[in-house]
Parts: sequence; structure tokens; C-alpha cells
Amino acid sequence: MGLKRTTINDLAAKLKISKSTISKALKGYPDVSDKTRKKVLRLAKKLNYKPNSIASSLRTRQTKTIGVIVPSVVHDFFSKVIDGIIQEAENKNYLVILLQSGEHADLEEKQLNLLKNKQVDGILLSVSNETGIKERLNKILEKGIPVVLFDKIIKSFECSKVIIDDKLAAYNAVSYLINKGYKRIAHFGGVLTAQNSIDRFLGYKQALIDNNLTFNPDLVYINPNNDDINDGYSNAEKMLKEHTDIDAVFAITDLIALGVYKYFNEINIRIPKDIAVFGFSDWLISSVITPNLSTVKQPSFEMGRKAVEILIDEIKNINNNTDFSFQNIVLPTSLIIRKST
Amino acid sequence: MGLKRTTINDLAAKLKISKSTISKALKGYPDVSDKTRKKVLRLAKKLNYKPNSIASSLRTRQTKTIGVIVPSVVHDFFSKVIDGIIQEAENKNYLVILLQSGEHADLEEKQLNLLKNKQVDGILLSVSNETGIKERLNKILEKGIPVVLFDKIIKSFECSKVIIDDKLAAYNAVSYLINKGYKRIAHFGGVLTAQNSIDRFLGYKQALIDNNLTFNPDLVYINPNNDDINDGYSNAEKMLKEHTDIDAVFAITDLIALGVYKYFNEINIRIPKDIAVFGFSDWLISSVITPNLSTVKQPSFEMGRKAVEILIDEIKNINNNTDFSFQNIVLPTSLIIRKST
DNA sequence: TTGTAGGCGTTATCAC
DNA sequence: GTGATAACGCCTACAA
Repeated sequence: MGLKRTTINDLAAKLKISKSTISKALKGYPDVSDKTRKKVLRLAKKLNYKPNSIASSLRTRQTKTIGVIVPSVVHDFFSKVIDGIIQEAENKNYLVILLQSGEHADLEEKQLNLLKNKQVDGILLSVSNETGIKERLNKILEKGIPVVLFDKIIKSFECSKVIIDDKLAAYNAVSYLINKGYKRIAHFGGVLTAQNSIDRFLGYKQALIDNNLTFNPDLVYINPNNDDINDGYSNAEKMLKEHTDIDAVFAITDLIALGVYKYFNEINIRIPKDIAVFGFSDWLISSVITPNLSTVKQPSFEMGRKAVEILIDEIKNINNNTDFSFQNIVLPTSLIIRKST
Repeated sequence: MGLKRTTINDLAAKLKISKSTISKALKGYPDVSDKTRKKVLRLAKKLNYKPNSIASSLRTRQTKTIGVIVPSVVHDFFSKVIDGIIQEAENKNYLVILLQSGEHADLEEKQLNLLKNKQVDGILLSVSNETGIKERLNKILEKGIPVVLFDKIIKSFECSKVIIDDKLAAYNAVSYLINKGYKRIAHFGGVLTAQNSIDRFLGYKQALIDNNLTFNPDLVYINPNNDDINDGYSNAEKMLKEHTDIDAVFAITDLIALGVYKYFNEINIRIPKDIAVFGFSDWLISSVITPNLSTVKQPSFEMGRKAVEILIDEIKNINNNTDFSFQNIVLPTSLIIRKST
């Protein structure tokens, strides 16, 4: 059976060279003669030697692996972020362990511990909507392992972050609506435990105020799940029961906007003629539906890529005992204006 | 500095108990007295002891980690499969390392080797469209590590597989079109190096033949990238230049169908009145576009879940030296009939 | 330039 | 019920 993989010891035995020399030859250390290096390399190839990275990890305390936790993978935005993460990690010779919190703080905590036990070199996290994460994070992450938060962050947690300016993006979107002449603008927001929900709400509110429109809390509808079309659907129904003069909806995500579309379609409300709709995130779907949806474009792939870049820099700095300070990267967004507004 | 994590040795030193006993106590072995077990557990908790799974892996030759390679993560279908994979793996206390081949056989091969070096306990793979994979797979995977292929498989490679019956699903879809009265049905297929492209094409062809319609190779349009709307778009344009009598299109994926939608919209061809369109995969988008798209529903989450289940069974069997035979699981699909046909 | 020796943290075997 | 010892495969001072 060829079941046993060849190890450094096997090479050493066959070649009658000490295993330290083998190791050095394999890793291209300068203090090995060309002759022996070649001998080693040749046999290594012949016996199909592959380093056992577990053994190496135990010894060097580096796994060349990062852990990633997102609320969900089945998600246009997060899947693109993950794409960026995996690709950049691979460029830098890191592997990615992926976990989904499902927006549950308990699971998130458990997963964080799993990753630590697995000795990942660093963690990328987009936090769940549940509250009280900060204290847990503090406790779990106090010891040495670098963490970079992206997209869904906790402001007060001290670490590097890669985000967009949710407040500004929302502000711009709503300002655009106002400039277009819409005056009774409802907001279909998220639960206000999540920082990005808060910021998008704040941007909405500020845009109204700065444009001398009154902010009316009654026009704010909370969607328990940002990514559930049904939430948008039922809030649209609710809104139209309570108000007859709405002329635009600013939704926290494209999926909520889609729920609005669905209900409006059913009762023959025309978009944007009767009521305009603005989304957030630019899901694939948004450019294809009729009328296609105006939305906020987020740099998803780049967010993942950048988060990895920062994380790996921090890992290196820690290994070299180099001082470094946390970064707070704010990636630019843009409005995509289409037919729904 | 609390930088150093507490180890079994620390516990042993503090408690003046040998580390072997500590280890046993920690893992709930029966041959440890209640008294010492409690002592150990208490101190472990107090010092926040967490096992180092790397050390354990080196010793036990089990990493409790599986590797997964898919063509792409930004993909409605694969993201759902991955969801199923991660969740089932987590249920069984396995972690998932995720990699994307981008349909490149070279990268795929490199990644397979990476995963092996990382000592993953098993691999889940959905192969790329490029050819010649089988020989490479044989070479890479000859030694002991179990592999389960899913969705995009290589028929002749000997291992367990989790798939759908692509040919039957396509056959059913096209038969449905024929029964509805459509007679000049074009196929927008994929490159014929991929088994599922081949099978969907074969299903299309067989349905025509069984219903006494002539199969015309000119009505088959190949899309280099199954998931590129633009391919569907340009083939739609090409098709209408070459044929004026087409009354239905059976597309290999919903995204190709969307490309068809896009072109038809631009030149005011009405779906399904002028030409019907049938998709494959039931992307989220398909239920929302106008007219919403008839398509084939695949059990994506379940496919991932089942693949993990089989893989972990095989891992266990190998560890126990139990014989087992490869499974070939064919998951059921169904037609979702909507407004586009 | 090469080799020796020890250890990373855990687990398994065997003796006490 | 407990402990001594070795081993998993690799890396790295340090010595020769």
C-alpha cells in the first residue's frame, strides 16, 4: 500500500543525510551545497514527497489559514466578498475556512472559538445583527489573534475594519430622490441593532432634514430580515394601508425592494410613476427586473480583497514584532440610477 | 502577556498530575477517577484551556476538515450547495476549506494538492469544464483520501457522486414545451466537455426525437460560459439572424435565459407569445423577472448536505478499515412552470 | 556545509 | 486509576 506518505525522515534514511539538511535543502536554505540539494530534490520528486503542513504548523505556529465568518453565503453581496477573500488569500498562499453565523450571536461565538482552536492565523468577521457581541468578541479575541471586521462591524471594537460609508450612501440615495421631486419618502430599514441598518437610517433621516422635509418616524418600516423579499412585501402592504401619499420608498437592500415590487405589481401600483423605489447593494437581479432598480453599488469583491490584505499584513507584523495601528478603510460607493426612480 | 495559550502541560504542572491523565480526563475517558476529572476540568476552565487541534491532528492524522472546490462562489446554485455543505459539515464537527477553480483545470489540480498537503480528511469537488481532468484526478487522488464529486462530475472516475439526472430533467423540460405546442425549439447549451452540458443536450435531443420532431443541429447554440448573460444575449441575436421560425428556447441555465430575455426585450419580441423561454436551475432572479421564468428546480442545498454525509461516512469507514462501496446518488428535480412558456 | 538534539501539544501504549 | 515514554513530521539553534 502506498498509503503512507513519504516524509523528511524517509528521504533522510534513503539518502543517508540528516533530516535537518533535508529540510534545509527542501526549503532552499543557502547553507546547503548544490550537490546535496540536487540529490534531495531529485529523490523528493521521485518519491512524490509533499510536506505535511500540519507538522509544519505545529512547529512554526503558523497555519497559513484564515477563518471567515459571514451571516450567510447564499447572498449576492457576501458571495462576492467571499470571492475577493478567497482569491486574495490564495494569492498570498493562505487557505480559507468558511463559516456562516446565520445572524446568531451564539453560533458566531462558538465558531470564533472553533477557529481559534484550529489555530487560524487571523479571522475575518462580518458580525451578526444580534446584540452584545462586543463583550464576547473582547473575551474571545483578547489573545493575540488579529481580526478584521468588514461590512457589518461594531464601531467600538478595536481592530481594523473595511466598510463603506453607509450613512453617506443612504444620504446620497435619498437626496437623489428628493432632487427628483419626491417628497413623501418612506424608509424600509433593518433592525437597529446592526450598524449598517442604523447608518442607512441615519443617512435617510439626515437627507430629509437637510432638504427641509420633515422626518416622520411613521414612515420608517423595520424589516426583521434584510434579505427576505417577504418582509418587503408585507411592509409594502402595511404602508399602503397606513399612508396614501407615499411617493417613494428607500429600501435597505435590493431584496426588500423586490418585495415592494412584488406587492406593488399585485395591486397595480406603477413604479416609478405612482411610487418610486430605491434599493441598496446592486444584486444581479436588480439590473434585470422591470423596471430595473436604482440602487447603491458596493465594492464587494474589493472589500473582501482588502480585508485579506490588511489581515495578512497584521499577521506579518505580529510575527515580526513590528508595531502597527488599526486601519479603518472606507471604500467608495456609487449610485446606479435606473428606471425605478 | 497572556499571549501563550495554556496547554495540557500547564495543567499537568499546576495540578501535579501527569499529562496523560489530564488528556484522558479532558476527553472523558472512563479510566479516570471522578475526583481528578473534576479537578482537571475546573482548572481547565479557570485557565481557559482550549485544545490545540493542530497538535491533535498531527498525532491522530485527522484534521476534521474537508476541502471543497467549486468553479465559482458567486453563483446562485453553488452558493446554495456550499450552504448545505457548511451546515452539514458543522453538524458533524467538520470545518470546510473553500476554493474556487474558476473552471481552470490547472488551478484545480494545484488546489487539490494544496488540500492534500493540508491533510484534509476528504475532498468535495465539482469539476471544471476543461478536459483531461480524469487522468490528473487519478494521479492526485490515488492515495487514500476520499473524494466525492457533485453536480459537475466525471462519469468514469471511480468515486461516490451526488448529482441530478440532467438528461432526464432536460428531457422533461423540452417535452413540456412540445406538449404545449412548441415545435421549433432551439437549445442554448454549454460547452460539450462538461458532463452536465452533454446530458442536458442529450435530453433535449431525445425529447425531440421521441416526439417526432426533427433534431436540427443548427438550432443548438453553444455558450462558452454557462453563467454569462452576455453569451445568451449574443446567441439570441445570432439565432434570430439565422432563423425566423423559432418558437421556443431551452437554455442550459437561467442566466443564459436571462441573456435571451435581454435581447428579446430590446427588439420587442414577446415572451412567451412570440418565443417561449425555458431555463435551468431556478435562480432567485427567475421568479421575479417579467415574465417570470419556467425552469428546472435542482435540490442544491440537499446536494451539498448529502455529499458531506457520504464523504464523512467514507472517512469513518476508512478509519475503521471497514469496506464500503461508492455511492451514486441521483437527486430528484422538478419543473417549475411559470409565465415564460 | 552538515549533523545533533530538542521541542511544538497531543495521544496511545504499556507498565505500575 | 495513574504515569512514563514515545511518537506524529517538521523546524531550528547550536555544535561539529
